[in-house]
Amino acid sequence: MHWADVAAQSLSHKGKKHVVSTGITPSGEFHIGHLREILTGDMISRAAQNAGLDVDFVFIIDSADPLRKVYDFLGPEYEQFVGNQLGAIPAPKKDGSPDWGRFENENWTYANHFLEPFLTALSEIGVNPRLIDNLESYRSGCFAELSKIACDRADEIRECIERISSRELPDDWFPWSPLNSKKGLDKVKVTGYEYPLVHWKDEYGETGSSDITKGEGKLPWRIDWPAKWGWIGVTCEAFGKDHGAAGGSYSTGREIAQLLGHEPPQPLVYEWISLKGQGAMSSSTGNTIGPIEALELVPPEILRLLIAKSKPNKAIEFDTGMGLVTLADEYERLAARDFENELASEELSRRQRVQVEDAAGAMRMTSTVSGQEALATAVTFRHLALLAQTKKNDEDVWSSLNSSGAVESVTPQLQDRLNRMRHWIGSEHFPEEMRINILEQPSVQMLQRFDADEKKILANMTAALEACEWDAASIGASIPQAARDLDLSPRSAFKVAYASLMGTEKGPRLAPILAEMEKLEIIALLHACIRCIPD
RNA sequence: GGGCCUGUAGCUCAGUCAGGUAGAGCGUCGGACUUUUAAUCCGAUGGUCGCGGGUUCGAACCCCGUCAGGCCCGCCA
Repeated sequence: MHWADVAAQSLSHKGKKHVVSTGITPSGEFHIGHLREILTGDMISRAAQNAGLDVDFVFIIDSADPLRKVYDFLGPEYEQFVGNQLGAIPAPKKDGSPDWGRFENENWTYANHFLEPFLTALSEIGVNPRLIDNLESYRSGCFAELSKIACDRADEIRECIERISSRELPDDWFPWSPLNSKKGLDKVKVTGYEYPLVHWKDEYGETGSSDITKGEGKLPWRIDWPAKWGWIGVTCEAFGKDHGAAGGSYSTGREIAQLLGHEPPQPLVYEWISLKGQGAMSSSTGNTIGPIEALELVPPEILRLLIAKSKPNKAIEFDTGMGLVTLADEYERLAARDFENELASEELSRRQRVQVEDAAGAMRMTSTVSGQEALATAVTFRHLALLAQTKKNDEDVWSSLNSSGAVESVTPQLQDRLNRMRHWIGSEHFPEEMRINILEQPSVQMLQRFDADEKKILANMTAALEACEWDAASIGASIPQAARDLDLSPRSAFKVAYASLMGTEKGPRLAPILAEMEKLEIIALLHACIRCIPD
């Protein structure tokens, strides 16, 4: 069974109505690591729906969290906002300075700024959660009741956190962080509590009172989280391994939830996504690939497959080079399979059956529209990469696919894929290995290996190409003919051609590539090859 | 110091919860096809299940220990 179906099955034992929750702090640019959070939730929801459950899938935007520090992409003006809530400060402009204009006129906040492109990407990926703005929720009183319980039972909560996380809380710790005189959450001492007011004194010597029912502050993270479960009614949540460790925030959260009067949700801990060869993704080091950037390279189904095919507890290495080709081609292969038919076979061993089921389950999760079949385009990424590089305009790509019988008509899906492919080829991520490279100088190393027959073929081929019309068909005919004239296999002619023109053992279809090149340059290269072959 | 996760074929991983003949995909190799060769089809190859003990008729799976990598116990998806 696919991991999402396993989670759904376990939920089904607990009831029919469920709220699957996800949450992210919009502190900087979103990256594909965040995509795992939201897609894991999305896939559990989808599986639960398939299992006949009534599911509400929510995405909590942690806009009540404070700005931790002035990140590299922020200007020095942000110093004044450190400790202030992300949903209550202006967004950075391109140069890193605060955009006061939009903040004052449209209430365009820091949180909005980073959230918006992510939401655009999500809708393209087919994820449509109900959005809950955390700061808004505090302000409108959603947390009021649970905040009261937390403050009333401050000692029990303190005991719980100290015991489970084995860390000592300061004497003046209180389960409510009030906003100070500058609307910041840092370095505020709680001096008293009389519901609904929490009295405080800040680092500037100012004093005041924070109404816990009106969002004049927030619950600290370890309480904020279980409180959310409570008022939203969360029954299932996937979260990163950082929260999942023993003594981590889920450990304390599940007990605090009970203190607050409700059951904790069913947890699912997932591993992180790293960028191949560069370690974990991190907004602050700039070591990121955004969901938008990823979508420029591959279609949403393939991004979904990346998450769907790995069990949550497996770390994923995202590779924007060859790994992407492999992933995309894997998608095509899977999409072309007939799982039902395979499963109908009696000969499958138990293990084989499980593997087929998992693959089928993963594919169910890849469609951007729940319930829709995954579509195979019948064109592999490899092949498309080749065509995109050799054919300058799209029409030529389609006619090539048409004549080879691979594709009957151009679907929007195919056009879309070609657009992304062209983008990828133009980007730094496109693997050199896939790039078509016609040599400028002969590869002496390759040519030295030629035997007598191959030398003859080279001479023959050079003459044939020199004489032929410079179009794909004629070139394609001339190359194997150069070997046939000598009673040698066409295969050897291509071997000679690849060695001479590309310096490789084998390669992509040569004729269309050569047709796109200047005839004179190719002929010159071949002559140069002949000259540098030792006798 | 305490805890969590991971370790299975060259690579990516299933299989561990409910012990019963080591499984996929990719790669590699071979063959077929030949106006193609990063294509397609067919076939083959491949593992002391990190290591050492224990329990058992039987262990990749359960128990104990150990090694290696990653992570958590401030903040982070």
